Amino acid sequence: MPGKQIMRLVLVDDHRLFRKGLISLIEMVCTDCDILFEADNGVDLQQKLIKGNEPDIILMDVNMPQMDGFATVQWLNENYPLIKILVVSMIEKEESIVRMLQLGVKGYLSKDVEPKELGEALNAVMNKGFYYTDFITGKLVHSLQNDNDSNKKTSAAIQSMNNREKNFLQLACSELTYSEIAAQMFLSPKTIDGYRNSLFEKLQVKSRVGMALYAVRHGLVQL
Amino acid sequence: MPGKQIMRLVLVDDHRLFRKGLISLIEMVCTDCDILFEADNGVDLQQKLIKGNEPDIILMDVNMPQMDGFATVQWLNENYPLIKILVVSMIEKEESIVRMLQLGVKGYLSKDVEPKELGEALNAVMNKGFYYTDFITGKLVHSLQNDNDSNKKTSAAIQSMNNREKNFLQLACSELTYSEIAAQMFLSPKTIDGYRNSLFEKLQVKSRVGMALYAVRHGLVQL
DNA sequence: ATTTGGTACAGGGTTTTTCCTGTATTTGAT
DNA sequence: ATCAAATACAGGAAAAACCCTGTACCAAAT
Repeated sequence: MPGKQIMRLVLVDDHRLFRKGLISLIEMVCTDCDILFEADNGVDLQQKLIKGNEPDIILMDVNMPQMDGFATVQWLNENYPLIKILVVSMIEKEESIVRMLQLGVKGYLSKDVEPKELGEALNAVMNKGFYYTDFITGKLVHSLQNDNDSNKKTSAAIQSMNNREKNFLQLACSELTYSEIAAQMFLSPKTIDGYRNSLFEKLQVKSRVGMALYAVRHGLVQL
Repeated sequence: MPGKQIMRLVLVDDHRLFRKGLISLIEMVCTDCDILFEADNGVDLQQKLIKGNEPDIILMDVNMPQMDGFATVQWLNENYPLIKILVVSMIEKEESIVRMLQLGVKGYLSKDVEPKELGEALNAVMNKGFYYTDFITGKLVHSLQNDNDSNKKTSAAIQSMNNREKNFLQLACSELTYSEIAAQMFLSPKTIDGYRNSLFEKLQVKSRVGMALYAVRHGLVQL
């Protein structure tokens, strides 16, 4: 009757030790939770999910091999829109948080919260449908006021690069001089000058170091 | 009287949830373990360690704010050389593993091992004094055959940097000019010239871009 | 007392980067 | 056919980065 119904959970995280630890914590903190299964990543989850036996909540990591948290949440939205997703990640980058919230996750916990808060979050998601801490709403508000563009600019910038510019960017993340890069690309140094100027403009940087760091930060070059 | 003596443990990891989970796993897998306390990072550990009441084993993460695993292990070697250290990290880079082994840690576990292995590792470290998996020895052997110098050079280079140089390196990973960096460090631009030259030599790079990339690759600056 | 090593700094020169303006060619759209 | 854009390129110059040599100071070692 009034009693809480049983909460059916699934965990998706590539670190076994963390997953097992989390399970053990959940069992301590949440008496009426049933853990259906665990998955290593999104692909693993896809295979283990069974129609008709869905969990209420999925606890999801962000960084995972094969299929990461973003891709997995998107897939869940399309295929299992009723499952509530609670992100548990050590990534606290505003960009990740905002992106996840845009995808409609019901909560976002940092891996360094108290176990108690985990229980509260689970209950809140189950009963209220969401659990957003001040930290998260803070990030969200900040992102709305402040950047509004920063995020958009980033993806716009990356998309606006053409292939030659991307190629140049890779080569610029090295100890080659622009003349040497020009030689490698069979172009005049003056053309390289043009690429640099256009990238400085697009990426909003002021120096080659800034450009290289931008590329690294946004995964445009492999380290 | 033959019975195992009680194993006294300390955990150092900045993720509370992971730490708590780990504790709960340890309690399941290891019946005669006593967890003395937990610490968020090296600095926290320094404050909580008490002479005369040292743990047998410290479970240590690598990536931590304020004072990371490497610095903490070094400090422990100097101040508590008898404490055995078991690294539990999700970093599987050969460089990190080798560096930690050079520092004399007694074992290195990936965060995605089975909880059972954690128990075995604890017992091995306690009784045999070490626990090295095939994965770890594999990495070690590979590093010995393969690079032989590259790794040594890297750690030698990183250790040979003094604080001012490290500080300068951080600032060089930005769009500041050397003059601006000099101003921020209250030094003459000519002194900065000297730092640059000495770092170019130590890190074996030829340009500021190369230096910045080196710093990023080796985690000397946070992105 | 002298040498050695580390640190801060200067003069002065070369190379590379950065920036501005301007031209020729091509291509797709109107 | 013409206009606009994107692309490859140049001249020229200022700023920054790079490099070498040399001095001055201090502290620790001999």
